[in-house]
Amino acid sequence: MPPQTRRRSPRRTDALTRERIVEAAVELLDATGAVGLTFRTLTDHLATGPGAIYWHVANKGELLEAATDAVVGAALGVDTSAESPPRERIRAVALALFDAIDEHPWVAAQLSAGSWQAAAPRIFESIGRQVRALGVPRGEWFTVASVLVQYILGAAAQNAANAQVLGPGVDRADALGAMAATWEELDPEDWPFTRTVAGQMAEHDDREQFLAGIDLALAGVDALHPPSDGR
Amino acid sequence: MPPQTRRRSPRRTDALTRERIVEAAVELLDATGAVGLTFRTLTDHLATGPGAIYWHVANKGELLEAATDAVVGAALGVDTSAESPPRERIRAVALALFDAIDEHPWVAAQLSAGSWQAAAPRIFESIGRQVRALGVPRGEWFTVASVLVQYILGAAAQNAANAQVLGPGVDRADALGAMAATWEELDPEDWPFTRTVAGQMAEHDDREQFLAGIDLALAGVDALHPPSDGR
DNA sequence: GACACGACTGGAACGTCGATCCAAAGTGGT
DNA sequence: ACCACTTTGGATCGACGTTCCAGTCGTGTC
Repeated sequence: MPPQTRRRSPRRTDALTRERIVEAAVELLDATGAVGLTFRTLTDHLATGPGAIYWHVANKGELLEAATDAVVGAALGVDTSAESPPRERIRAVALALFDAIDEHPWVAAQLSAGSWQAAAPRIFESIGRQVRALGVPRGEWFTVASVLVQYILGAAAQNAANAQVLGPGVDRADALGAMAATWEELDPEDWPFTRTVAGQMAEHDDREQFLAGIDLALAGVDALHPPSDGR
Repeated sequence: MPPQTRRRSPRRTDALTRERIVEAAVELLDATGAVGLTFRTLTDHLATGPGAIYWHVANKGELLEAATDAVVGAALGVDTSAESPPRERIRAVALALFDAIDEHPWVAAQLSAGSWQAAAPRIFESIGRQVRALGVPRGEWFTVASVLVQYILGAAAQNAANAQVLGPGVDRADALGAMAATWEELDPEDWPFTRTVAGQMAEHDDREQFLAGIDLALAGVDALHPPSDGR
């Protein structure tokens, strides 16, 4: 058999870069969710082969990390309202992260897994500065900032998970109503609390409740560390 | 070619049940992490084939859901200290969940993903009863309970993620010290806060900090909803 | 202007995964 | 002794992440 030179499609003229790959990955993740990003769909989308992608990116984990970092960076970047009181800036940063994760639900699972390492310091710094400005005593800076970041990421992750199990086609109010109806039919003996708050769950607004949690935490900070004692 | 009857290993005498499968799945998940549970390792562990497992379980997602439910149920089941003040019982439930997720880190990723649906009502009910006992006004029951559950699961998930990226062989104090050293060398211009609290991070205790977060949230509840106004 | 060399590309192939299929083996009723 | 139903596990499938490598382009050198 002759050495059979392989037929090849013409080489691309526009260079493939790491940024373009990450950008395409974010697009695919947004469009089809975490399971929608495969090297097959990615090579189709970029009209290339796996080898080209592996030249710029070590593996899929690194690609997901870079995609997560891009989204988190963009969300934290809009925080340019330099002259607001620290409470307002904490709320603003928290809401920006919440909205970013709501818009890119795959980020939540990623932050819970590995890429925490890359994005966490940026979030931590952003929140921490405001914690310091709140007048929290030095010894509590790390604890208070950690608690806030944990709540923000935890609440955003669960909100994203809730939205994702519903699927994109389902109306949120309908699904909430159906779940509330299920809760109302629980045995009052075993589920006295859940049954009672079914109605409140059906009517709640996710963003409002998230902000209520931030306010609750900030009220706790005020109560445990009054602005006078550490300034 | 003759019809070739297939050689088969003798059929098992002890019946395979859904519980035994879930139990084996939890063992494998604990021993080798989330990536360690495959239908190959599971069939080897149970000395069977995939068909036998699929007879009792619809798919891998359902298996993970059942495993998560088993762990969460066991953690909530020990909450039998009926006669403590509500604050103490909230702390006890929160710590039980924190420890369970610390011991079974794969539960965190699972709760952030889909099985939230199955385990959440149990957690919600357990926390919610104590929220009611705290004297929170009716209209705030759902919000306060949600915030607490979101913080508990979020903090536990991030703690588990941190422990998992380290790997089982690495000493926690060493890894924390190394990360702290990295943080101390950050540019003070860009990372004033993170750099300053590097030392605090190196010395912090995960469980203590988690409880500090619970106390912060409970202080916030007291401040925003004093026990007098809703009792 | 030829030539070589390194950067970059993409098609083919590999091993493993979740899942399905189905012949065989057990079980219980008549 | 027979049959219908339940349960099992080996073979197999398509899709995934990843690796391999023949090939192509751009650029510097003489």
